[in-house]
Amino acid sequence: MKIVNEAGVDKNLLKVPQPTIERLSAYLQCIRGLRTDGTLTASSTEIAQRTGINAAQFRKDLSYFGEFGTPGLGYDLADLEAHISRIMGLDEQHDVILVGAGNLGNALSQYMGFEHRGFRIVAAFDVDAKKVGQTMGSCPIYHIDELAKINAQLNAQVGVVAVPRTAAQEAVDKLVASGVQAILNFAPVALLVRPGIVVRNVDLTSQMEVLSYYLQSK
Amino acid sequence: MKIVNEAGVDKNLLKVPQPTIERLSAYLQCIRGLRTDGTLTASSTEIAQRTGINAAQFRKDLSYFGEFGTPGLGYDLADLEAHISRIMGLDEQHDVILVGAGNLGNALSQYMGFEHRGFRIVAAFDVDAKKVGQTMGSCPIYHIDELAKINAQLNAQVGVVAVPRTAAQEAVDKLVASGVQAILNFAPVALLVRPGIVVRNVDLTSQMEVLSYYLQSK
DNA sequence: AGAACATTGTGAAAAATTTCTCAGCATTTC
DNA sequence: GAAATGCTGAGAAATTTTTCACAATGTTCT
Repeated sequence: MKIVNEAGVDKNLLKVPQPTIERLSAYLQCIRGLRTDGTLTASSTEIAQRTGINAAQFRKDLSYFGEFGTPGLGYDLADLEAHISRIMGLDEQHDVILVGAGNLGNALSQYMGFEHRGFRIVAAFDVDAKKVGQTMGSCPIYHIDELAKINAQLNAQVGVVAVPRTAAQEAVDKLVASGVQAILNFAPVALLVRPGIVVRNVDLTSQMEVLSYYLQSK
Repeated sequence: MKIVNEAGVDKNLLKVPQPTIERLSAYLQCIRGLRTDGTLTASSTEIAQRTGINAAQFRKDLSYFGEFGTPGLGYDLADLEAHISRIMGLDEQHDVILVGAGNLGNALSQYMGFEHRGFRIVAAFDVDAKKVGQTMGSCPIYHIDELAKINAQLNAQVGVVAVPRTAAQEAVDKLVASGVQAILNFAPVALLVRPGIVVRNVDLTSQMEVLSYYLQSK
């Protein structure tokens, strides 16, 4: 029988705070590191120290999804990694489309080169006729106008936008039109997408500006 | 006379929420866009719509720093841009040290190439003897062991870490030792720094994992 | 087997952040 | 010049997120 709270709502459907999701990824990183060092178990306090996050926060974050620890002992790291991976959908392979085969696109394709933890770039797109037909890392570069046609075959759900600011919205529109559901955007613009499409911005300029603020306020 | 609140605290020293600082950067981006289009003034509602942020939030964010609008009219964009830039310390030039002259480092130096909005990469460092002595964009590549010596001259306060995970902590330690106060970290690790040093993480893996979660939870 | 111990999971309290609301004030209109 | 309008700034309310505190529980030691 399913566990329900007083309101009769399935506990697993309780809204999970966005910050929790982001921390989950940090925990994962920490757990992987510990396991690489040969550690088998850890307490919430140990993980908290290493991630700089409060131990109660860690336990609360996990509590949105179930019970994964053993009182008196802590958490089995192999087990916990598997669970968090599952929660985050990392047990499935994600095919990624990259738009923009410039410097940044190239660095990204290198970085995520060969199936980096469940993500694999399956195709790159650009407007530059000189790049079309070539390959970047192991994946072919197509003209952006072919995006719809090619993703009808590939069915990738994730897109990465690494084009200049002025081309970003158009790139996103084409990605969404081709069926992409989630987008990582490196261009420094606020993108407009229809509800249901997930966008995350990785804006270098913005990051530097925030650094600048804290630098100054000392 | 200075404005003080009930507690007798200088109003300008009231703690500003971190999310506010991050949004300030988004407003700036929006304002720049509007000004490029020739727009002279805008209301909080207009800026809110374009950034996807609540209008009251926008006004509240600004209120931590002063009064910049005109009732009935809105905000003078040139004026507002100048004020926010000032608040974020963008009226001063920041010299940046880049550690890691690989793919990513290269893309970054290209991106921030020629004094990108107040930031200028003044030197790059790497361990690879083949790279040392060459230049990346317009800046020289030195061996990482020379960091302390060279930054004693340059006095850069901002560092960018674009090295593999395993080398990141060491790179950070050297940056901090050389006097760097703020660090933008691209390596997927939690870095340890002494209090007072500002670190921001731009973790591609983490971003992708968060996307994956939202992709799955639909 | 029982006592001592370590650590989880969670309800409740506290803190932080966002959103609402509206008085007050420039600007424009009549 | 008075009235209407549009929009700001900020106190108050609502919401979200974090932190606290402790009962419950598995483990280890004697």
